[in-house]
Amino acid sequence: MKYLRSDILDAAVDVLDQEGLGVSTARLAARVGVSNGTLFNYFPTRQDLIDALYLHLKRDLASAIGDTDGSASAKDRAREVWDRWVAWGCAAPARHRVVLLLKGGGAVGAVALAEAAELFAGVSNLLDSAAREGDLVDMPLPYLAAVIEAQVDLAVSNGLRGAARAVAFEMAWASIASPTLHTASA
Amino acid sequence: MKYLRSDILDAAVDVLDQEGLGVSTARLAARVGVSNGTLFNYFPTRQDLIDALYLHLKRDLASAIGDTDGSASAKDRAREVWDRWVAWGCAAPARHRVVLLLKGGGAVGAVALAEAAELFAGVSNLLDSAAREGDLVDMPLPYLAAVIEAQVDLAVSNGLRGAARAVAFEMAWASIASPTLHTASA
Amino acid sequence: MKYLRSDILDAAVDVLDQEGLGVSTARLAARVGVSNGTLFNYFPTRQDLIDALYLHLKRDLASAIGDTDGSASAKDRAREVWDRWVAWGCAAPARHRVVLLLKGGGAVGAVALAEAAELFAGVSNLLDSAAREGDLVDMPLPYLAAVIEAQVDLAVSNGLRGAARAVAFEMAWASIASPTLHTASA
Amino acid sequence: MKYLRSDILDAAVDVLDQEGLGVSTARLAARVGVSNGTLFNYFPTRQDLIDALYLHLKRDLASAIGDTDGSASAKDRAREVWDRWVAWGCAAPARHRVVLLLKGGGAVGAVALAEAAELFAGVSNLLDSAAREGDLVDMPLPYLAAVIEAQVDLAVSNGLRGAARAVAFEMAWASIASPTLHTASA
DNA sequence: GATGAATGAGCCTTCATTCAT
DNA sequence: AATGAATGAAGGCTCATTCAT
Repeated sequence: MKYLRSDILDAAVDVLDQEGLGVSTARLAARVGVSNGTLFNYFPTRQDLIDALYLHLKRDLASAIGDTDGSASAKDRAREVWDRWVAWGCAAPARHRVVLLLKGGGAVGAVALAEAAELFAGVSNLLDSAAREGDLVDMPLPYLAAVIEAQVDLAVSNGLRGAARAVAFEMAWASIASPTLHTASA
Repeated sequence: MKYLRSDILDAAVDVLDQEGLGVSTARLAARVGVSNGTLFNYFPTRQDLIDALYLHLKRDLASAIGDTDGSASAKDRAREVWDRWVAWGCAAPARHRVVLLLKGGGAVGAVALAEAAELFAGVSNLLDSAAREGDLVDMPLPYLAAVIEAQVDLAVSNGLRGAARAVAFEMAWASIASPTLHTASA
Repeated sequence: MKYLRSDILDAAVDVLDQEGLGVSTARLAARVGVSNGTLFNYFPTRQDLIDALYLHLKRDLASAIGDTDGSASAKDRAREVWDRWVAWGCAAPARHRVVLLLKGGGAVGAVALAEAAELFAGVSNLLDSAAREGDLVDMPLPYLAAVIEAQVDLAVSNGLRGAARAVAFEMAWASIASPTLHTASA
Repeated sequence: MKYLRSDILDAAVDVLDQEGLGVSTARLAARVGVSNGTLFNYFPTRQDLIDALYLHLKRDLASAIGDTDGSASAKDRAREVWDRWVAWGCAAPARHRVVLLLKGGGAVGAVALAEAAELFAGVSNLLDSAAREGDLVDMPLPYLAAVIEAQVDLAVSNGLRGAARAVAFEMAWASIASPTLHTASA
């Protein structure tokens, strides 16, 4: 039988989600339906597998987000990203949980981490645009990005849909916008 | 030495921060300056140590936060909590990182997790008060709490001080308040 | 190697005989000529190994005893069993000593103990037959069985052969038979 | 408080009986009601404790058996020994079980074993007398002694009393006596 | 003499990784 | 390319023994 790296990675998502970061490669292989030896034909190292899994998921997310209408306002484009991102997470919560698990547990290597970050350059640019349009709080852009991302994660973790998802977006946006209110007290 | 128990916990903070969730008890003992066997005189199990460490840090934080002026407005009291919380984290960033590491990695036992949660009942009540005062977005309180906590974590992780810390609070508050804005678009 | 499992058991007999119940799995593995990890591919637990070893030896003994001529007298059949049993023990004294060591040290699990007991149902039946023929002392059959077994063990431990082995059988039989003598004094 | 070696030994009997040969010295000390350090003030080594315990019990048994009426017949004197021995075991079964446990598990050192054997020289002499009287099977005396001892152990383990205890003695005696029957078949 | 914290060697077990088939 | 037995380093934990108080 011919296994593809992505077959293994897809199966690994569920295993990690259900059994935690500590699963042994042996157990992982068993659940994937492959002999343990085979696993190492595809990923020479456990770390390689972890990194590949992380990138796999991040790439999947990035392509789900795609591009946004460059002519729309920053907020509208942000809303578009928000919806796709949250939709991606809600469609398969395990993927989302595993991404958090891998990053939170410090399991992902620095290289993979950096490579994944690049995939979201477009999203970062979006914040740059908004900043240029002048409606953002006066804080370092990476901080604002982190604030948004934290709320995306929460929206997904809570499986928000419909109106709730929209409100959550407004909450996120309110935290980085509303310059009047903020500068007043800063 | 009679204070060895807390000596171990203190050392564990640094070790876990520097070497990750995977550190061996042996390395930990070495860093404390005791033999590996001695560790187990104080914590019968690695899990016990982890749980104790988590509670140790959470208790420390809870007592650093203390009580708030019950006669002040919800926002003012929230601000007070915010400042103390962020100050606690910034004073010793390793403590904060380790708390996140322990929770994020799923390393803490359910019992310890629950026990720690109780310590922050007062903080939760604060949100209840605010809700009763009518200034909050119409979302489940736990969600709002999570949004705030996520931003506390970010403020600490970024070591925000002075004006930046204040702005970050306004950002957090803006995300859960400003009902007019939010309901308008919901 | 496919027969490694029994290779391990065979080696375990010698090691336990020479080094006692306390041998480490590491020493055992070394004697078999495999790495310590390999041991656990065959026996997930030290206890599993002990139980398997006990059953291995008991099964070996049971098959060495085989069946007896159902048409012979109880005593003749007992004699047959006796000879085969003692012969088995004398042929490889270590096996016999290890069986005693495992049982005497309380090392064998209850399940294995029960499973092994079943193998000797036929031998027990033999005493039933004798009892029905009416030549046994009036004591609980299990007690009589134990008296015989104790003497088998002694015969083996002393490596009795030839005439001595035969005399030892007569001794054993005399202890449970000779009703006249016994009832007289009971 | 002043502990006596024999206080510790007495307590150790129950502990070993209930928890097996594997009890840790710490647990033993706890159950005896002494700090673990104290244990080593009395017995420099675990082995010393085990050996002392074995000797303690054997001495106790030896003194319970005492001397026999030198003018009686060998069998009568054996009967006297038998009764006292079995009575000793039945009076406190734990002592008996522990003796068997210690010897069966190979836990007793050679020196202690030898020293204990000496205590029963009188009992051995009894067999010598019997042999001289000419009533014994023609087998090495130590073998006959072992056959008897095995049956004593069984009688005690089964808690035989009254008539049953007497029958058991006749069984034991029958196994080493009745020369006519035995020599016929030897 | 009693104590109990400290010790560190050693035990059982796990697991990422290798490699002959 | 797939397999799975073998490996051996490493981990968590136990416990007999020591020793300062």
